[in-house]
Amino acid sequence: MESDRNWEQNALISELIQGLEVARKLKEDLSSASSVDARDSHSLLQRILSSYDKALLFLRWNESVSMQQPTKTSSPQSPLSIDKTPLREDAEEDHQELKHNSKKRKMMPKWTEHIRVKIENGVEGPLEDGYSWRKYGQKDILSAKYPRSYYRCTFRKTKGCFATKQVQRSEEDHTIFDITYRGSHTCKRNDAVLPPKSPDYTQDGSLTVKTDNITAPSASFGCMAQDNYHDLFPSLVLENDPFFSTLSQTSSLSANTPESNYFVSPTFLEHEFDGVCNKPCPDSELARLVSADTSITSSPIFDFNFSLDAVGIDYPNFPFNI
DNA sequence: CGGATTTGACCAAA
DNA sequence: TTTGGTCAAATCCG
Repeated sequence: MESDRNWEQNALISELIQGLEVARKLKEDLSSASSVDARDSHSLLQRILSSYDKALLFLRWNESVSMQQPTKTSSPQSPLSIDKTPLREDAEEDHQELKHNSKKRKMMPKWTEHIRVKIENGVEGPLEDGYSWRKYGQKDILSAKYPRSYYRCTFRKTKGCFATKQVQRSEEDHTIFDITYRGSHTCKRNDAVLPPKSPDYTQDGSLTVKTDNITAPSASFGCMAQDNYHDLFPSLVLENDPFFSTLSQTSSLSANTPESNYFVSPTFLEHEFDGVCNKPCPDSELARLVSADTSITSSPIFDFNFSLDAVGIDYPNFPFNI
């Protein structure tokens, strides 16, 4: 599970890099002769803050792991560890991982986005995050008015990608969906081929998924369809490094999708590393860290579109050597 | 016919 | 025991 470990480090570095890149962009904007939109500047600042908050979270997570895990031979506690919840379906394929660690799922990283879906003609627009998901369950939640839908990566079986997400309509605002992502995609980005699923939302708040109707992605936590991202958002691609390309793709989404029939309002993002922050990183501390993110403006910026998954992908030319 | 969704059942954590 | 998460058979759909 060396790759899991690398994921944390890469995620940390990638967040710092993203912060750096955005800071540079902000600097360029500020130093340019042209007038700078105050909203743009604010958005860039928020992205910088977000990146560093995430980086801090990773650092704190690593601290907690090192305290809980003195020996490397004990259970791998990476936030990206493969779900070891007993799975009948995958019992054969996951022979190396299914060692009945019931707490494994709690180690999966979890973060929440609030996606606002614009309603047109009484029908809610598609909610597409650029990844390929397969619905595997729906559940009525006791305290919630609308059912919660469960999705997993389409490539779970073929590529062993264990990323999942939960989608639930907000009670306060029907146009907002709480999407909780859990785990990271281990499949290669170009494994996901668009057109991916475009969930539509039925009147009762449950979800159905169609395979047509390609639209701009709203978020990037999942199996990214890289080619389409290039097609839709070709700007800001840095060099040929896939790592930086990923960063630039995600950071350019909002600027290139003003006409999108829906928009994303990342009203907040929660980072939750279940079970690993109990002692060294209490919830209150987490809340404090996240608070910067929660102040994200109404600006439809893809602030959180940087894919944590991206760093889980092998980057043979990764410029940093930890 | 193969892949995706639906949905009741099952399981485990709280 | 309750409840959320997942399984898997049935069903749908292109």
